Amino acid sequence: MALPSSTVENYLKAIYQAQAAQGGEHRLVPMGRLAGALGVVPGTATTMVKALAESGLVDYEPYAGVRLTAAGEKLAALVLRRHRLMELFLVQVVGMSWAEVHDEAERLEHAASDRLIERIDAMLGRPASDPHGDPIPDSTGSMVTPEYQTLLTCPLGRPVVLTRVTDQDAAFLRFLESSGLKPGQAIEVEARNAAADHVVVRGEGRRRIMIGMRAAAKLQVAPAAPAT
Amino acid sequence: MALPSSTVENYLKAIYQAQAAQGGEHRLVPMGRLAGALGVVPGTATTMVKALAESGLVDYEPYAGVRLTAAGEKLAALVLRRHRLMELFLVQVVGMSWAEVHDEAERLEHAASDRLIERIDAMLGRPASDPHGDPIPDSTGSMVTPEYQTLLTCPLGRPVVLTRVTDQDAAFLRFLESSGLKPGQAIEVEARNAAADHVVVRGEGRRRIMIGMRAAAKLQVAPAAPAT
DNA sequence: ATTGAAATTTTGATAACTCAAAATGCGACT
DNA sequence: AGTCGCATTTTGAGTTATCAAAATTTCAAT
Repeated sequence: MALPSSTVENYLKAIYQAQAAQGGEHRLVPMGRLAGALGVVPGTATTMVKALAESGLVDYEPYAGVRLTAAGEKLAALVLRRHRLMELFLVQVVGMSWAEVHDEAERLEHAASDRLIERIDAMLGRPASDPHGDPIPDSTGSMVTPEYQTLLTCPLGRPVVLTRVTDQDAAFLRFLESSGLKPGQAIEVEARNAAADHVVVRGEGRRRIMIGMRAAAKLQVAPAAPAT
Repeated sequence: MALPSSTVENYLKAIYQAQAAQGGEHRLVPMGRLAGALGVVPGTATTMVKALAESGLVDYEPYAGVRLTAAGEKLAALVLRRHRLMELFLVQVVGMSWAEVHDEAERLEHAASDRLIERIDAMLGRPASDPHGDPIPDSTGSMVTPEYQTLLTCPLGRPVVLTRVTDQDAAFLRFLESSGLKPGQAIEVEARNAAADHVVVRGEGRRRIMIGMRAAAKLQVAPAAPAT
């Protein structure tokens, strides 16, 4: 239990993210969803989750689902920290592309020592978020998760800044990159058309970009910071 | 067999290094030695080696030992490549100390993709050797291993350059670092005293350092390059 | 040759993780 | 309330890698 295996780390991370995706911090994650996220059959997830419950990392309610305990949540946050710092490091220092770092970090997060992670954190200036805009937990596992609006909910015709992209799919990220839609970019939602299922965005250099509503929901924005 | 597990990689690497340590490229590595290097009991090594032989990565002669096949040797060299590039990267880019990178690289070498390794290689300018002076195989797995003299065999009173340290022990490396004995350092062997079991070295700034003969054998040197 | 010590191999178990498929429980809908 | 369908759990088995300890082989020394 001192050193959780990378399998355990992956289960905790998946539960954490499923809980976050469900909104409710205390809502149970159903086994099917967890198994799907991890790419295993449901029976496997059941078995592992029972073992995690034994270790006190999760609460398990048969036929209902799982939820992280405080201990499990801390561990999960530290895995997320390693993952996100690693991603940012790969982009900023190694010069890898935004789209390809996810899988790489997925493996490195289990191999990097606390010492290395600390070095990276210091080197990057204790960053608050990774290249996707996901917040980076500190070394105690605590993290502030700002609430943003999405391209679907933000005001029209008002300058905003793209802050977070909640999808790690490489093809999607490559599309965003080629459209100049990366976190930090100043943009503006020009129009929404529910019937056509699209959103029209003014991007870099007032370039017009059309995005489906499902994709638009994955782009989070904050009101543009007032000019200095 | 497409993707060797990290256990397989470690066995291949250990066999490679044991073969190298024995000098003879075609000499068999006894099971006991291999098991010792990997920190497993001999029976475990026997079992694994038989599996490796099945995969065509090693030649196994019962009661005699193992030896890498051409395929195994290539794979081992690529593991070594990942390890050594990672070490150099951690020292030069991340700023970790010479003494602490070995264990870190030991884990990262199994997680880093070819893509990442290639990026690192390019970033470092296709280096020929790692921080310990160990040669780095190229991406095809081939490597030139220069033959050096050691502090025990090089001429006395002649300026030489420390080129390679054939020991990864952190405490030893920390001692060398504190003595200014890192690869690249210009030094000179002042005297050897077999009775006292020591070698006297002139180091940085003509500072005098005494080293036991066992340790001295691990420090390799080349004749000092003539001044430009 | 024989024997004895040391290395090696074999045997039987175990732990962690997984799947396939059978069994079971749960809730929704008539 | 009954039952149907789906999610979940259980069961049985397989894989990979490991150990402890018994059995075997080898080789050198008598």
